[in-house]
Amino acid sequence: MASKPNSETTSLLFTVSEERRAVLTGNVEVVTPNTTVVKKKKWTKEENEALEAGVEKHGFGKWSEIKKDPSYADILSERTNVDFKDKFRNVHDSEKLALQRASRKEVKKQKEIERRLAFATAVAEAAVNESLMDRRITVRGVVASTTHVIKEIGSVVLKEGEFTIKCVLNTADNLIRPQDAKDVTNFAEHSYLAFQGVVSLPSTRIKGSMKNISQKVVLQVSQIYGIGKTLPPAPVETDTSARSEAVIEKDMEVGEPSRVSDVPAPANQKRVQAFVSALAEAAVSIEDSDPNLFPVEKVDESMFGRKISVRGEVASTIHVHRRIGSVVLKEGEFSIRCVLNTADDLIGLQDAKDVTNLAEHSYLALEGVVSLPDTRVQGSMKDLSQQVVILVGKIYGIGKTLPPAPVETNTAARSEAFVEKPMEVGVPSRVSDVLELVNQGILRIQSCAELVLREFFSSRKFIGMRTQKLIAGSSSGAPFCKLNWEGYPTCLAHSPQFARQMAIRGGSERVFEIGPVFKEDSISKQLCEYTGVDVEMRIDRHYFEVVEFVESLFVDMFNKLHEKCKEDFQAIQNQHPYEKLKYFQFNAKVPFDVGLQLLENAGTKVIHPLRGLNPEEERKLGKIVLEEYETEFYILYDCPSAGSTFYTKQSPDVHHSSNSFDVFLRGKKILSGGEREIDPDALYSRAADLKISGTDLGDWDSVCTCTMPRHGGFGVDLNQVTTMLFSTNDTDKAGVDGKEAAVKGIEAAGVQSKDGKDTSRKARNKARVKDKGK
DNA sequence: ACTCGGGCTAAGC
DNA sequence: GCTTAGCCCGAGT
Repeated sequence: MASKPNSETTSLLFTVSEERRAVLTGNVEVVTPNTTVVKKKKWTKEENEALEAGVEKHGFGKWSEIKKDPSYADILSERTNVDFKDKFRNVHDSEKLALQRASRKEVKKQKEIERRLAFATAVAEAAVNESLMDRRITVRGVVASTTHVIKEIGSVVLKEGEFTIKCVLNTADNLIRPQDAKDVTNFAEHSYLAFQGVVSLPSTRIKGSMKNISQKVVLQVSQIYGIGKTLPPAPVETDTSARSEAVIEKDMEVGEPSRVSDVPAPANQKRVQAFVSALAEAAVSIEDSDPNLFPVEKVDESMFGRKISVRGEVASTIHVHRRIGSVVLKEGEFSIRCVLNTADDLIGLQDAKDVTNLAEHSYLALEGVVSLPDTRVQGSMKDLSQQVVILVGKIYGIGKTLPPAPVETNTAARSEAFVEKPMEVGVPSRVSDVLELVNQGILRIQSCAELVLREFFSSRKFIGMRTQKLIAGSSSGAPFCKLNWEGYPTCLAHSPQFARQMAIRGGSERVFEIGPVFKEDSISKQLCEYTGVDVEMRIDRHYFEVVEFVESLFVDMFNKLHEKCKEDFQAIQNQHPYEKLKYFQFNAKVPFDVGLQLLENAGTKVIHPLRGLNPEEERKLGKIVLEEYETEFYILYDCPSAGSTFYTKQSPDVHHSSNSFDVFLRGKKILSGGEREIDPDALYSRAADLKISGTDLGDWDSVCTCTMPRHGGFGVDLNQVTTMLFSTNDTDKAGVDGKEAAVKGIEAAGVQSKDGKDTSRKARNKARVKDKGK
């Protein structure tokens, strides 16, 4: 176990108390008190009356006299005089006690807020608390609200993440010019600004809500900076492509919008949306002819006494013993216990015995009466549906019962410790695989992840879209590789960022895609396919918007997955023990140079600090952060220029830095993203610096010839992320089957370019190795 | 011996 | 899940 840091550890990164950390990481240690359990006895009416009479007779506070008084001694013998006093207090001072409780609660809440504040404020530029009193600092954030300049004073509340600070525009004391102050308070909400000023105490002169949690201090503003610029006017009239078919007398082309002028048309956006909602509504409800057939999931107490049928596979049986036995039927993740009661002649003895002798995984339908569980039925009552059981009357087999399994399913269920073989994470294909709870769990978690992401995107006004990956023709903007399909030249595209960028250009503020992505496997150097989540989004003021979005996206996904797929995680845990992911709910963002500092403090000299961290250093940093802060999820931002792609916008604020970020999970980089360069001059000059030319520029030529709004994005391998939630080491196993299939498919198609040269990555790598040899 | 103020938690809602 | 009330504790009167 990692050594616990001292409470109230102060560092570059966070200030967080032991208690708070425990809450954040869900790592609360349960201390079992070494005392016997005290049973509480309610005061009876007699006892109460005796106490009241005693107080009447002997006076308030004379508890021991009351205790001794023979007229009450019998009734009150179970209670001590301290009990008398407590009871009396409870009866007569209940209002006062309630008030006390309320105020204590308030204090607790306040303390919690203070802890949160302390925790958050130490992070980079968000650090604004009393310890900074009278210091000149700069903060930045989104304008949450403004009070206009009245009587020479006004204010702007800046919001960064969930934290806010009131920034005072004091024109009376000449801290800021009246016109500037007025201009600022006229800024639209959501503008991104930076203020420089002196931290001070709030003054009563500032009206408005003081409820913000950072209101213990305000910033007396003396400098104002705007961040980011607004979108230039569109180069193409968008009305033309928005015209209806009737007007243009031409069939509407249904395909991916690719021309800039295509994209803004509402028709295109509608189509994309329709596609996504069709995907979401693809769940089909299955009707069955038997009106009494119910999904196991739906059987509950409300159906008590009703005769119904359920069906499912046999999960476990209890043999008929003392004329009673049971079968647990499992349908999906739900199960119900079906009681075989031969004692009361509900079912024949022989039938009951036969059923309990069926192989597990046999598929059955059972008809019976919904009833409450009886203590006569032994065995675990922990199954989900154990509020009710079914008293079986009739038994139907469905299909053939399963022949004896060719592989013991228990083998597949065994943990690594037993089978001495690493867990394979992929699509279960053998029967024994799919029957396995762990594999079903993985499927469900991955499916749930996709759903949760779609919901999250949707709630943040993202448009889901699909881009083409397999494209006819000899060239696409950024081909991953070229292949030959039945003699026709074809391209397999990388994750086509271009299409998403064009959607952005068209006015979709934010787009995402969840779908197959092709890339070169870093280890085998072969083509692999994975489930990618790709995002491009408008940046209004600062690329930090993307960083914050990524953070909230992941935290939301982690939370929801752990909540919705509890059973699946447990099933995996049971067989492949892993440590639950530790992650913060917010503020897991670390500037790159702070990361360097942490490494250096721990005695690791980063080899090429200007090129970023190598995998070894990344792992070390992950370890440090985990040990010191107990989070395995964090984001490094303001990453070095040299490590970023040529199309990443370079940081205007930080020397040698780019507006990019890396997301780490369990010490491994799982995602890179950043703001895209939209200034053609900057792009070409940087490409030239990096010796990137011609086709390697891909679609960036096109991106740069139309005026793009500021935007940024990222892409991530979803399988990898979900897999890492329940694995601790190698995650490259995720999607193994997909990779194999893709590689085989490409080989079958014959990887050839127009001039007959093998242009596959594999071949190019071979060539590269050869060149090196020379 | 008792009060005051408050913490902990079983029990009840 | 949240509140109440029974039980307990330490410091002070």
